[in-house]
Amino acid sequence: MPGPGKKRRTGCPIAFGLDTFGDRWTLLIIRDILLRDCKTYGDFLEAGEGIATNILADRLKQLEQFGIITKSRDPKNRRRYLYRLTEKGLDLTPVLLEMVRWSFKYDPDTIEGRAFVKRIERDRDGIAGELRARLAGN
Amino acid sequence: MPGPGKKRRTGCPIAFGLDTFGDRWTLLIIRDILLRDCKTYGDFLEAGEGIATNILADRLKQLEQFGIITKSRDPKNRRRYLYRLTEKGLDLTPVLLEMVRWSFKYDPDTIEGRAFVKRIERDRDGIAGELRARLAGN
DNA sequence: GGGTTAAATTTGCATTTCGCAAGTAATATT
DNA sequence: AATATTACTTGCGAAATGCAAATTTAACCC
Repeated sequence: MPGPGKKRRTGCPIAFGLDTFGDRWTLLIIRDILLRDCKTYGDFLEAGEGIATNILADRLKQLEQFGIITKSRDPKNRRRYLYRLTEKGLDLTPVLLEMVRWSFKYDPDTIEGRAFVKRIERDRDGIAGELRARLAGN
Repeated sequence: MPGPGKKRRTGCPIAFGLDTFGDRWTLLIIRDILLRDCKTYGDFLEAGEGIATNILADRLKQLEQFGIITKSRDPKNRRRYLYRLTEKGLDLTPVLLEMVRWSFKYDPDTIEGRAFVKRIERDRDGIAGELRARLAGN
């Protein structure tokens, strides 16, 4: 029951966003799905930067409740679940991309290609479309 | 000792962003400066959605250390300080604007004009420029 | 220049959340 | 039936948060 559950309800769109994903882990999970093809609980545990299992479970539940991801059994291996982004989750792509752009500019250690960053500036919608298309096939 | 001080250092730009402003309050402070003309400690206490004084003090210190805001005495009233965004802080504008756009779409209670949201989509750079210009005169 | 007020923190403490290690449940594999 | 995978849950100490009250620092007033 922790994390982004505190309702602020001021009507401010920034506050609403923070109520939804304003903690240290939620956006990383979304990043993992969007940019790293993570789909399962185990994927998140490995791909993330060391999220605790209880926190992960909690955030996945929360994201599902918020309608940002869906959870379904993997038909190919029924002991695992597949987590996928909904439309609402995919629509967070621009937020993520702007964060990439900012960090590229200010973090000397950021591991991100200049080419990709330049493309964000030129072709936001194209990138978003490609990501969407790539994830649609799951 | 709290807040966004946990270094993750994976080189991931999203993680870097979250290390900087990935908590429940930091972006609200930036919002207050950028969109609500807040400049002083007292302004933040009132304009925010009820941030505790110790948390506010801590976040301001942190933001200053990160080079996102500056702190200087108010020449007109030397017992107060003025907090202003640096270039690095102003460059977070696109992140904030995308959050506004997303919340406008998904939060029925969001108090934000459709016109402004439409303009974000058409004229990101224009808005960013205006905000920059408005704050420059301080 | 001493006393009062304003503004910005700091401190103390109860509550909540986090993070780690270990344990459990459900399905699949052999 | 026994073992292994995968996805969690639980318990507990440590850290962050939130609240109220106290403290600092620098005007302002006489």
